[in-house]
Amino acid sequence: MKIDAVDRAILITLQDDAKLTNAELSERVHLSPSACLRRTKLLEESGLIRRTVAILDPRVAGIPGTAYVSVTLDSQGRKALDTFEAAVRAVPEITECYLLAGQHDYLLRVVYRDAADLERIHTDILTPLPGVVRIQSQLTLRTVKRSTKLPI
Amino acid sequence: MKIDAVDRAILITLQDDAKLTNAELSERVHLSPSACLRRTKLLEESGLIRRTVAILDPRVAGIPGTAYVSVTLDSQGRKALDTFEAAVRAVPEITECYLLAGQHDYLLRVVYRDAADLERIHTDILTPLPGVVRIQSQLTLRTVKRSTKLPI
DNA sequence: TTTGAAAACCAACCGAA
DNA sequence: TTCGGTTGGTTTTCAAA
Repeated sequence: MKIDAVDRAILITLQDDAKLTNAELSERVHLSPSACLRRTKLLEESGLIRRTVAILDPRVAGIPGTAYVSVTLDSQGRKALDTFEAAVRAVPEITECYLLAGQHDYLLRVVYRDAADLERIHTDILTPLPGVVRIQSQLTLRTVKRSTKLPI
Repeated sequence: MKIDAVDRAILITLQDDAKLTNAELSERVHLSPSACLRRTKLLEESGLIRRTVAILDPRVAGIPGTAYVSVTLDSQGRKALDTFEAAVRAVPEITECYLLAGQHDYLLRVVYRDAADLERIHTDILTPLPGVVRIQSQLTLRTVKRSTKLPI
C-alpha cells in the first residue's frame, strides 16, 4: 500500500490518541471528515493499523516493576523452542519475548508488583519454564521512556 | 481507587480492543450500558487508563527490526543522566529506555528498517549520544510475544 | 435502568483535478 | 480514474429523569 504524507500524519496522530473523533482528526491533518475517514479505514484494512488498545498506567495499576530476563535453553531444536514459546505466551507477567541473534537465548520482559511478586515469578514461573538452564535478570530502576509509537 | 472484578474485566477487554462500542463492552462484562459507561469514565479519570492508542504492525510499516542496546555513560552525575535522557527522548527510533539497577547502565530498545538503517542509527544517533562510552547491541531474530497488556 | 437529544459515524453521491 | 467534499440516514454517546 502506498503511504503519503497525509497518511503518515494520520498514523502519527492516532498513535498518540486514538480516541480523537474523526472530525477532530480531519482538522489536524487538514482534510475533510469524509476523506479522513476513508483514509483511516484503508489504513485499518491494509493491516498497517493493527488494533487500537487502552494503555494503562503501571504505577496506578500497582504493577510498577519491569525486569529484563535472559534465558538460555538446554536445547535449540525446533521442538524445544516451540514448547518454550508456547509456555511463555501463556504467562501474562511475561509481556514480551524475543529470540536473540547470536547466542540462541531469549530475552523476556517481565512486569511485577513488588520484590515479593518478582521472587514469586522467578521461582514459580520462570524457573519451571520448559528447557531452561540459565536465568539472568536485569532490574530496571526507572523507566526513562516507553513509547508504542513507530517512527513512521 | 477501588477496583473490583467488573472493573478488571473492563480493563482486560479494553486493553485488547479499545474500539468496542460501549454497548458491546457492556454486554461482554455483563453490565447495563450506562453502568458500564460510568465505570469506564471513572477508570479514565482515575488515570488507570492513561490513553488509548493505535498500534501499528511493524512489518507492514516496513520497520520490522528490534534491537536492545546496552549503554554505559562516562559519568553517573545527575546532570549527565539528565542530558543523556533528554537526548534519548528526542530520538523516535529509541522506543524505550530504562535505567538499569546495579551497574548504572541504560537499556534501549531500538527499532529499525533493515541492516543499513541499523548502522545509520548506530553511528549517527547512538554513538553521538552525550556521555556514551560503551555500546553493546543485541539483535532479535524474532518477536515471540509483544503485548501491551498489564496482568491486572 | 430507561430514555431522548446531541453528536459522531459512514455509506452513497457529486464534482474537480 | 482517483481523490476530496457534501449530504443524510444510522449508530453511539451520555446526561437527566
